[in-house]
Parts: sequence; C-alpha cells; structure tokens
Amino acid sequence: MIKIDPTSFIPLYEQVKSGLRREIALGALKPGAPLPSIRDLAARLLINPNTVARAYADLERERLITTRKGKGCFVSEESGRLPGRDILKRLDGLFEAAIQDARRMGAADAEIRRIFEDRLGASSEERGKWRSS
Amino acid sequence: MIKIDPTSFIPLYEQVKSGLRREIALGALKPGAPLPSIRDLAARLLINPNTVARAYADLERERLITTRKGKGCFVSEESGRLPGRDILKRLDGLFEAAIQDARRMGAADAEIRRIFEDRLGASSEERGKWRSS
Amino acid sequence: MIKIDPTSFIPLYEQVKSGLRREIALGALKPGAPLPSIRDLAARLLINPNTVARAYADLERERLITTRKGKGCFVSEESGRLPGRDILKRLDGLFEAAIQDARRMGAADAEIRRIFEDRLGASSEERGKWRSS
Amino acid sequence: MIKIDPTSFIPLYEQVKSGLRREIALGALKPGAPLPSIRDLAARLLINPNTVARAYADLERERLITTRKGKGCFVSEESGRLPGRDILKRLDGLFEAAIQDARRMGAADAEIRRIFEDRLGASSEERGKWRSS
DNA sequence: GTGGTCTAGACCACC
DNA sequence: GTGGTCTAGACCACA
Repeated sequence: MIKIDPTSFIPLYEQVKSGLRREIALGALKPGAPLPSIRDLAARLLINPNTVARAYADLERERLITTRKGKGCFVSEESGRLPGRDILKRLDGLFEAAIQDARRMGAADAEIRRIFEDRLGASSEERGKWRSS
Repeated sequence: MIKIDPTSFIPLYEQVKSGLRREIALGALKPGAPLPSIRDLAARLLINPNTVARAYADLERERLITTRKGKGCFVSEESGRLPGRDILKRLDGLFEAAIQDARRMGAADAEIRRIFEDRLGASSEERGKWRSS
Repeated sequence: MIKIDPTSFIPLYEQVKSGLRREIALGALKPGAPLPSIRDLAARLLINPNTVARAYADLERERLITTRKGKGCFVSEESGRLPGRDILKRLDGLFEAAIQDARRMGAADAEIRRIFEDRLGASSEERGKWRSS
Repeated sequence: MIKIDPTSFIPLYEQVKSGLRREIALGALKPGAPLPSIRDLAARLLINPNTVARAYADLERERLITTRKGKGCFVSEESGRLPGRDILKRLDGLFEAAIQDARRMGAADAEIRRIFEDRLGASSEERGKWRSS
C-alpha cells in the first residue's frame, strides 16, 4: 500500500522508493517476494512508467531489490540484513504519535510537513550540510 | 537564525519562507520589526538574492510581511493575528521531542525525514491528494 | 492574440497576465484548453521564458489556470465561475468606445493612458490608497 | 489637488508630472503662477523630495514650468500655447463617464486600470510598439 | 518535449 | 542603500 502525493516537493520517484522501502522494512514485502510490475504499479499510482522504473533502478543499486530479466523484480534476500532494519519500526511509532496529535489539532499535511522541516532545520547539529543565519 | 539545506528536495525559497515564518510565529521577529535586507540575507545564506526575493514576495502575498520601496521589508502588523499563530508553537514542541529521540537513536536528518514522510503518507486521511496502492 | 508594450511602465509579466485573463474572460481560451507553452509564447512575444513563467505562476495562484508537470498549462475548469467573469465583458465595451473616440481625435496611446490615469486618480473615492494635495 | 497612488506600477515621479500637467492644462494653475515648493509638495504627498525634484526637472525640460533660482518654480508663460491643451478637456470628460460607470458596477481602481490597459493593447494600431501573439 | 528552480548580473525606482 | 523587473542560461523532474 504505497501512497503518492503529486503536489509534494519530494520527487515522485523518491516517494515510490520510500513507499517500497517502508513495505520491505515493516515486513509487508518479505525477502524473495515479487514486486508489482513497473507498468502495473505505474497504472495504479497514475504516474508514468518511466518514473517507477527509475525508483526500481535506484533500489536495485541499493541492493534492496533485484531484477531477473523476463521475470520481474523481487525483494532481495539480503534486504533483511541491511542496516536500520529494526530501529525503523521504533522511529515509525515515534512519529506516528506526533502526526496523529497534529492531525487532531486540525493541521493539514502541508502544515505538518512545514513544521517538521522547520524543527529539523532549527535543531540540526549536522555540520557542513546546513547554512545558517 | 534561519537554516538552509541546499541538498534538500524542498526548494531553497521554501526553506527561507519556512525559516522566516518560524521566526515570526515564535516571536523572534515581532510585528513592525525590519527583516534582514534581501542582499544581506542572501549573502549570509550563500544563496542568490533573487531566491531570497522570491521568498519575501511570497510572504508578502501571505500578508505576513510588507515591503516599503527603498526602505526594506518589515513584519506586518497583522502577522500576529493570522491563523495558525499559536497552534504552531504547540506542534513545534510535539515534533521537537520526536526528533530529539530519533537523533539519540543515531538517525541522520535524511533518515528522519524519510521516516516522517513515510508515516505522513501511510496514515493520511486527506482525500483527493494522495494516490495509493 | 496577446499584445505587449515593452516601453510601458506596466511590467511585462503583468501585461502577459492581462492578455491571458482577457483571452479567457472573453472566451477565446475555454476551460480545459491548453495554453501556449512557456517557451513558445516567450519566443513569439520576444521576451524571456522566465517572464512568461512568472505570469503563468501568478495566474495559477489565482486558480485561473492549472499546470500539469511535463504536460503543460491549461485553463482551469473553474475559470468560468470565478468572479468578474461577465462584468469584464461589459466594462470592456465601455472603454472600447472611449478609446476609439480618443484615437479619432488623434491621441497617441501614451497620451490616452495619461488622461485615463489622471482621471482615475482625480475622481477616486478609495480611502488609504491615494495620497493627495 | 494632485493624487498619488503609491501602489501603482506607474512611477511616483510620473504621477506627480501627470498631476501637475493636469492642473496646468485644466487651468487650475495659470501661466506665471507659482508651483508649491519641492519640500512642501513632497511633505504633503508623503514622498521623498528627490522624487518631486525629478518631476519638476522633467517638466522644465518640457518647458511647461520654469525655475527661478532662489524664488521657486512657476508655470511657464508658454504653457498655454503647448499642444493638446484643449482636446485634453474633451478626452477627460470621455473617460470620466466610463470610469464612473465602472465604479458603479463595483470595480476597484486596479480592475478598471487592467481593463483599460487590456483594451488599449488589444485595439492598438501603433506599429513597432507592440509585440503580439 | 513540458514546467520548476537557481544563478549571475543587468537596469530602474525610491529613500 | 533598498526592493522590483528582466535577461541569459544552467540543471532537474516528469511525460
């Protein structure tokens, strides 16, 4: 169950990648399981097949999925051993709560995202990435 | 104190807008206060003045700031009465906690953002905006 | 059929906006119809594509047109229901007559405009906008 | 009685010029009469004296006014013989009617101006000035 | 091919 | 000094 927001600033292919990564990390798609075909997923998401193809290509480069010619794409066997596999679930719960609260206060997605981004930027400690003042 | 991430998918001018909105909403910039000049802020953020100018123009259209030709830009007097003024403060605290926790678990900004976006999309109730499957 | 006067004080992008609004309001461009591509219109008007893009962005903010990424810009379906739709047609006729008369008396565009502006300012009832003496 | 719209696209100094030209053409300021001092007019219009000075300089170049050092500015004696003196009054009445009608229909100044400009451009016969399509 | 973002640097109106 | 407009040309996401 992947969701796409065509009005977001995040590129469609990144949203597709995020969605698939999520499905795999949370176990909805297990190692060895077949992914939907490019054309099929594109049709369901109402986007261009080229866009889905790019997402699949990126994920293959990450070794999260593998493509077997003529057979389609599959979740790679090593996907379970990739880093961040378990902490994802805990972080997921963390934000679920905050987002639910925000929604209860009547905030729309765009507003929630803006607040999140503001907070992330305002409190970031990473060096070299942010330019400030 | 505005922060910019030049590697983000979010456009620079949107990040500038977010940063200024935050400063105003949290009271660091009060109604009537002068904003940094376009050229000045651009120099400090290492971005092009046109990009800052676009952000200022957008905020003026939102009536959050006003510009006086030859004098500069100022926080509008009505900025305090605009919707979402105090709700933002509460939401801000909400996400501050989740982000601090995530950082403590060793997650980098990009990972945090991905989890947030995944959660937002996965639990969205908004109609018409999301395309799924 | 949009016309542009590069010597006017009115910004080019405002003239493009006016021209397109006119075409839509008068029915030359109907809801759903594709607008000329940004690059195309820019080439025909001998102005920079960025300038046309700015006009299109403004009109989209007015919900008079919509843009579909990679496909182009289109007259919005709701454009016909927006305020001032038919009033414009009547006002158009009003000024058409006055302008024709002025031309018949040998006045050039710049002179006509000056007289119009003088009259507008001299008889204005709007408060707060005009400074007088 | 000059009126200035600081939100107009037309430069302030052009609006001042228009206003003075109008006063002179309609006879409110007769040849030889003294003009308000630069500082005085600037103060009354709430604009910078430099701006008024530029308007006066332009009008002097047009020979509509003359400045006598240490005494101030005066309507020039030849102002009455300048072209367009009488047709202006007739054109003025022409547009007064159209503008009054437009106002009665609830149109604001900005809308009226836009319609006027659209009409002027759409029906112009001048060569070389307009770029079309 | 489409539109969107960003940069660099110009000129202008206004203070 | 300020902001506003315009140009030229680059790169990217999407169809």
